[in-house]
Amino acid sequence: MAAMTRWLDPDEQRTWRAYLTASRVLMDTLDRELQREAGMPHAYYEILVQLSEAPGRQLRMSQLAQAAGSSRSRLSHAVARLEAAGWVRREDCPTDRRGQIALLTDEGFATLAAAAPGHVEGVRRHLFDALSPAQVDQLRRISETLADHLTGS
Amino acid sequence: MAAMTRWLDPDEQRTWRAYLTASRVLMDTLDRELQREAGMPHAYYEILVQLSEAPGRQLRMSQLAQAAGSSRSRLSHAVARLEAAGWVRREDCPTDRRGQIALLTDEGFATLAAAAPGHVEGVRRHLFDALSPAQVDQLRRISETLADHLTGS
DNA sequence: TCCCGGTGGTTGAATGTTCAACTAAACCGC
DNA sequence: GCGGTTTAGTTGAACATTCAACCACCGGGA
Repeated sequence: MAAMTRWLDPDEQRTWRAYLTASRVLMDTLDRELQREAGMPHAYYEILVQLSEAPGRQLRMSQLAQAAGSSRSRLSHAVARLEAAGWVRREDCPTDRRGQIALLTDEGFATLAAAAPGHVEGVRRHLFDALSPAQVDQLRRISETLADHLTGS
Repeated sequence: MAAMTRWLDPDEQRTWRAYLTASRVLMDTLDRELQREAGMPHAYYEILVQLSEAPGRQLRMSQLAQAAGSSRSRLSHAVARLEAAGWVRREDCPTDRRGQIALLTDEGFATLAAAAPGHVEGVRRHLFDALSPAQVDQLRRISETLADHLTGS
């Protein structure tokens, strides 16, 4: 049996459209800035950030995929590129012969350190500067609720 | 001279991370659902939606790109695919010989009509069901503020 | 020990997206 | 109506992502 579709009311429509537009433009803008200033897309930047914050600047591929919000396949391809750029190195995992460890090279760290100020400035200018402190708080709660809801189900 | 970087404080960090995660997971989820159920990515769905709401179910390529939040190049490629699928047709613009008009075919409209209930249900389940009415309102204001800020600058 | 389901990771092909270069036509000033 | 500039749209190549298939290894049980 086909249940009735719960359509969006005008307010929800408007919210959904506004959200779509805003998030798309925001990410496009940051992505373009990062590509121009650091020569890498935002997804690659995320990978370097996660590695830089991990103990020993290294992570198992699976954990890195998890942390960076990447599929395993996507990460494999991405790390291959990052390795070719000299920013990441792969090593065999000593405790699990299936495993691979990705580790951030000094060069990768330097590249990240050079890119970070510009990127943070972009996030501030395009996101935080536009919102009141109360809205920032609301956005945090909404995002955390949403993330829980999505990963929980 | 190099200005001091205005780094993110811990609250902002947390907000930014939560936002990144939530929006990525949300869009990934909806994209996968749409791909599975309708055989097209969300960006293509958006194009069909915009055409379906335009008078005469048709739009100039540039306006369509604007409405769907696509670059002109991206739209060209996308419409080529949609045309091959039989969902969109191209026609010459009578008033501007450079122009092309994209128009939604009956088949495209039928495909959209078939995909819409499932997609809307997904948006509701993954987004609106998780938020209180107050949060939905907050999200709308935040998104509209943000969109204004980004397109205004 | 042998098998077998599950996990870790890679690969290639198909698909999307971006970027820069390009054609053609409209617009504008003279 | 000529010449330069802008606008509309397409194209191909490089790059990124997805999907399904795959191999290798782990762990647990008969």
